[in-house]
Order: sequence, then C-alpha cells, then structure tokens
Amino acid sequence: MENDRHREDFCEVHQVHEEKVAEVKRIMLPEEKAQALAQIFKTLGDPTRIRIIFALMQGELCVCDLAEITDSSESSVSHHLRLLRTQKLVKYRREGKNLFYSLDDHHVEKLFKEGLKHVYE
Amino acid sequence: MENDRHREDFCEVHQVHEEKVAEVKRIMLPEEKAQALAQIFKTLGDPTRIRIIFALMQGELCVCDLAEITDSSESSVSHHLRLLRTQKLVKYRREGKNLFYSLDDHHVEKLFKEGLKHVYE
DNA sequence: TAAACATTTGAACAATTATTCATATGTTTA
DNA sequence: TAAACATATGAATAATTGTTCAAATGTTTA
Repeated sequence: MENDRHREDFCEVHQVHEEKVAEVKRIMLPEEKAQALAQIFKTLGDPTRIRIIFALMQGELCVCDLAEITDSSESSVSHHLRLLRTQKLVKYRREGKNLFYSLDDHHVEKLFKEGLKHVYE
Repeated sequence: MENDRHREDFCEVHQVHEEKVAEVKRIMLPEEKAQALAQIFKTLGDPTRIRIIFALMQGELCVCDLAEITDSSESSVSHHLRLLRTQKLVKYRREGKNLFYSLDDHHVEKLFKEGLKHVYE
C-alpha cells in the first residue's frame, strides 16, 4: 500500500534514457496487436499441437489418426483442435463419421518452418 | 481401469488410414525437436515478453527502461529477461550500475516479423 | 564506508492450461 | 431402430506460469 514506485512518484528516479524510452513507446505495438501476436505464439507453444500441425502439414487427417500419430487420447487431440479451430488455424470437413482436419492459415507453416531453423541451427 | 483403448487392444478399431498414419509417423519430428520448437514459441507467447522483444528490436535497453516501456515492475521484467537469457535469445552488458540488454538470436526477429504478418493480415 | 541505486532472486499466490474422465452428439450400419 | 463408431464437450485435477513482495547482490557516489 501507499507506494507505487512505477508512476509519478515524488521523485521519479529510474528511467535512464528518457529519449530512447519515449521513442520506443511512441512506436510500440498497440496493446491489442501485442496480445494477438502473443496469442498465436502461445498456440504454437505446446508440443502436442506442434506435432498435430506437423502432421497436418503432410495433408488432411482425421482425429483418430492424429491421436495415433501424436500418441494422445482422442479427447485431448479434440481439445487441441478446438483451440486451433477457434483461432482459424485449421478447418475441417466431414466425410461420413470422420472429420478431416487441415491447415487453414498459410502463416502457420511459415512460422513453423522459421521456428525449425532456430531449432536445427 | 482395465481399458486402454489406445494401443494393441483386443479389437484395434479406430485408425482410419493406416498408411497415412505410418508415413506421417515415419517422418515425424523427433520428440526433442518438437519440445524445442514448442519452447521457443512458448517463450514468445506472452504479451509482456512480446513488448520487451519489440523494444529490444529498436536497440539495447536497460531493465528500468524496459519496465517503463512495458509498464511492468522491474522485478517482473527481470524475470522475463532471465527466461530470455537462459534461452539465449538476449544478451547483456554492464555499464556501471546498468545492465543493457539486447537481442542475441537472429531467428527471433524473423519469427517476430513473420508473426506480425499474421496479426496484420 | 555508508547510502543510494540498478538489478536479481526466491517464495508465495493467483491465473491459466493440458489432460483425463464421463457423457453427449451426430453418423453409419446391422 | 438399436448398436457401433467418431468426435465433441464440460467438469475436475494437476502442473505450469506471470506477477508481486521482500530481501540479497553488486556498483557507484557522497
């Protein structure tokens, strides 16, 4: 209580480089874009989803295929797919009892491959 | 208990496309690479770290500058920087009392910019 | 050398998240 | 139309994570 050193205190020490700080703040990403950018990375930030996406990069697959490939339960895969769906990263089509999922965002593959360069450097 | 439907059960239903599944499994990312790839994305998957990285893309900055820019406490920024440091995404140099941080991985900027395309499409 | 400063660190806490389990929904087949 | 199948969904749980707070470390200055 009573002390919030981060804004308009009586003394305002800190901030070593006021100009630099002001300039960076001026061109800073708007909050919503920072959130959105973090969100797409967060979505890619899970090993199971990584394997799902890698699998889908080879072509469309249904849920039980993905479960087998990623060695996860179908329920777990389904939850992951829902997340990917709500972010429009995958789409699906029904064929009889099966739902075939496929990638629906060309940026995903580019991000994925760019990330792989980092991993395999 | 007693039922684990995911492997070598008595009946082995599911797996709609055995060939497809086998082929994808054959070329699947090794577990360690999937983990590493997820890790780099997870690291980028936080709005505060996104703003820290964006700021550092403009040049080196010290911790209190970053705190001011991201409107976070210095402690919080420091924790984030530690994470980025342990993953070798940033480096720092000391100048008197200040530690100046800067980016230390050329992939990060490329990933960042590729992600921005997705956000601004 | 004591005080001020810049940053780090660890513990604590709340929030988020991945997985599991049980159940529901929709489709095909016998 | 009942049973089998493929998938989705919600609740529950355990694990992870971001932030805060208090205290420690290392540097400069008075």
